[in-house]
Amino acid sequence: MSINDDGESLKLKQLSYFLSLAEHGSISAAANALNMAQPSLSENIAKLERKLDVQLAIRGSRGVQLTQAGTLLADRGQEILKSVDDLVEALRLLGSDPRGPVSVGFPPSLSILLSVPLLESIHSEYSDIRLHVAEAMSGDILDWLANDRIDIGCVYEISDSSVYILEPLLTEELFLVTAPDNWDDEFGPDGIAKKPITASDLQHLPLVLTSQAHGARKLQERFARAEGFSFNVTATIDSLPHIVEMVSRASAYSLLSHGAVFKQVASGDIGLVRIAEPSIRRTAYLVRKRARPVSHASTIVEGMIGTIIREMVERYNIEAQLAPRKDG
Amino acid sequence: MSINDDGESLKLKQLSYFLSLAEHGSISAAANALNMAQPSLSENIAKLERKLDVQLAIRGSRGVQLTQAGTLLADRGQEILKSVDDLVEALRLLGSDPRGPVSVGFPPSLSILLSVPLLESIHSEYSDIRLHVAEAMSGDILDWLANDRIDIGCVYEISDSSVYILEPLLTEELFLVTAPDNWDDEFGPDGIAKKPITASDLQHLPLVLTSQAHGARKLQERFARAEGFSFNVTATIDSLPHIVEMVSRASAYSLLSHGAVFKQVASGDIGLVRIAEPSIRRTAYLVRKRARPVSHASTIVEGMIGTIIREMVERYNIEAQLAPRKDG
DNA sequence: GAGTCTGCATAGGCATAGCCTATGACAAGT
DNA sequence: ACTTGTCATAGGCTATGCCTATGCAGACTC
Repeated sequence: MSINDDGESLKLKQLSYFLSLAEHGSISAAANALNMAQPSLSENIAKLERKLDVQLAIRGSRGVQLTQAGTLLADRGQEILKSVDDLVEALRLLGSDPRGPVSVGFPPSLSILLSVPLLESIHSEYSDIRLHVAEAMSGDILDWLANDRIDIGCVYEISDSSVYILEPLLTEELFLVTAPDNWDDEFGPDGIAKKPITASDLQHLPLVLTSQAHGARKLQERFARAEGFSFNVTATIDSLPHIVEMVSRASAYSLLSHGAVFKQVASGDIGLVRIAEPSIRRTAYLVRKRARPVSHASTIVEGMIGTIIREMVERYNIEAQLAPRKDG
Repeated sequence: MSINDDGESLKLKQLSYFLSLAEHGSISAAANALNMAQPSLSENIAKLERKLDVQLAIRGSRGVQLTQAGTLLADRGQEILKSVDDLVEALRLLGSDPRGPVSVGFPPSLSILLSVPLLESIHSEYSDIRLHVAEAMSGDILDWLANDRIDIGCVYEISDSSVYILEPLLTEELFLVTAPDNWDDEFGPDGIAKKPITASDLQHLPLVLTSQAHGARKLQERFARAEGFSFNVTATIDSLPHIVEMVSRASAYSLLSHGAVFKQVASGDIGLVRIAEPSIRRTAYLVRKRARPVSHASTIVEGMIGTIIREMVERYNIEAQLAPRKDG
């Protein structure tokens, strides 16, 4: 480090001091306008000159006269200070009221649960946020994240955590879903059959599932393989409502989370049968791309998603373990 | 003063800290790159966020992710820091080597004494200063100053000191100048006649003077009025060389300072006769316009003018009182 | 799932930057 | 010569800014 390494760098404070000096033409007057003592300003200007290694003002007994360097500093410094002010203003605005577009991608089973309440809550509480909700399979959602088509995604499978930032949302259990008439058991007020079944009981039931493209189906197949059998898949439909309709018409059974059919369970159109020893569980993660800047509005939406999930789980007694709440 | 008036303003230091954070993606890495402790940087970033009232980065366990506000700050901040650096660079350059144009205006009697040595000295010692010397009457020099045609002027009469900044240069005495043959007295080695004359002795001598437009002539007339007579002006010429030539041809006398004719005095072509009781004195001032910024080169030239005057006065034993030297 | 690693936050201590009051020097105007 | 306005210097006090040490939480490993 050099011996004469006086001050580290130019300070905006001193710059504004100097602008005041340039405006008032005398150190005393400027100090007065700045509500500070004259010697302090005097010292600051001197320090500035030492730092820049230039004489900025010629001291006289009737005030000071700016040098060429001084006028340059005053002119350019004013621009700089203005652009700093503008920047600060812009930042405060960004931070103050959340606004602007936010796009979220849900897989179908979460979309059923969240989309409408989320849209409604955001619209009523943050009318300046323009929220767009899209529904797709986990894989597509990750693609959308990668291509910056959405800000926030929900997925079930964890992927590369060096590109994405994950936050666990909730862990769901997959139930055998059936039309109540189509099952030889009583259903409690929570819509769940009294007697759970075991994995092996699944193996001969006619099931309607999604295609292999869906993460849910992959999970289900993994489960079956681990248990040493394969499902009796009578139909493959990549549409949750259609699956639900088939189930409620007693045309087949399926494997779904409580959240995916919570309305039908609540209305008694569909019953849940717990699969025990082992159960099929999956965890939903909230995902965002690491490289993508996070808008304030987007943060609000994330928080709202958590809130909505808690509300829905509580209101409908949905079987799921919530992830620990992030405070904010 | 408000309660939550936390920090006074944004600091460039903190801005550069944040840029490093944006670049490195983690507080630890950035602190390392900045050669500072991690907690210090952590604290600084937090302070910045408090000051701006915006979250700039979302802390994770694997570094930080910038928010929208953070990226904005990083982008615009970089521009600002660059423009500050450019400004500092420009200022250092302005201060380092004096260069560029400087215009000086002298009245004839000082121009005779100073112009050539000044031009030569500046050219040899500061080759990057482009010095222009102009010669005119005091009144015109003040006009030139007012119109920014010259940076520095020399005048004899003081004028409005709220517009101009004055610095006394030297006080000269006006002598009766004559061809040595045309005067009944011995002249010493300094070119001055042994016997002084009194003011009243002037009154019948045929004089060649400048017109009333010149400050010198006004001074002379004031002197005569104060002494209760008027000059016998046989010719009016607004050209110092022509006056000198007439005097040296013994066609007339004149009233000039030693400096105006120092060469002719040194060569013995002209002699000086001191006017005593009272003497005629005038002070030359160095003048610059208060509102006009002073270039470094201009400061150098001012200093050089003082140096040259001292040199000339000493070398030629010119009769004049020097103003106190300004150190520099 | 326990242990380790990595990264951020908090706490307390020390040096110094920054501002103040008091005072001195100097030029300009009375 | 005296007063007034200006800038500079000196000494003291407070708050800032950085440091080390330590705590805490998520993420990777076996």
